[in-house]
Amino acid sequence: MTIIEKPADWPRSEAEALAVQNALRDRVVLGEVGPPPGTGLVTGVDVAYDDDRDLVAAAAVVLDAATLTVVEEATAIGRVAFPYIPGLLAFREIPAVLAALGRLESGPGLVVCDGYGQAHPRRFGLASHLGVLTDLPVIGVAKNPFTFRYEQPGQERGAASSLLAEDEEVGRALRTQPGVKPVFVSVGHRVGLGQACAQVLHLAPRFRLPETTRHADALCRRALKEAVAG
DNA sequence: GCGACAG
DNA sequence: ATCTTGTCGC
Repeated sequence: MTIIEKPADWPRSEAEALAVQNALRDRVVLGEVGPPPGTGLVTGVDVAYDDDRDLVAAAAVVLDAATLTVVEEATAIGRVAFPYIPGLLAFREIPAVLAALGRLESGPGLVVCDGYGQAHPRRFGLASHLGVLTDLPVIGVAKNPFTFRYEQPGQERGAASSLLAEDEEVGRALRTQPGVKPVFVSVGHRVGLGQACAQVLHLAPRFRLPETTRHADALCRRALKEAVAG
């Protein structure tokens, strides 16, 4: 376990956070294809909250991409760094996520986070922000379409449709299991959208959500409970 | 002004 | 995200 240090210059208001997003958004790299599915390491990150106690717990779980088995886990505990404001989720989650990632001995490889990257009002969601700060390949997988439009993808596993902001494809609704609600994939940093969807499909052979987020979700909840108990 | 709104 | 029991099903 490690204690989260919120950066001293972390925004303290909505206006400051918006300014940070505008300052960092053009550092996102969108021209790379990214790592192919089934090779190297893939790391899931997630965060759980206890707002009453002002506590946050983050987890990073590294999987072998070929076998989807866990090779390393790390957690971090700290104070909530920012309120939840739609469009500013990154400021709430990133200090905790960076602390957990920093505890890993493995290089994380591809990072999979909850939420969005390009599918964001200013094209700079959590996955993009985390990518810019770490320069790692990062993708975002969300359970809800946020404010974006999409056509229902086909019922078969692997079917996908565009997530649209006006005319721009900012992500994809991807069916990871037949007849089950799709997940919403978008690019964060140094990964193409097609490759991001291929990665997510590979990471979700049995359940709707990728194994990375399932493991990370379970671990950060466990870490939060232990922090409250102890 | 009011509702919608990733986690 | 979180509040929350049992219950149906593989």
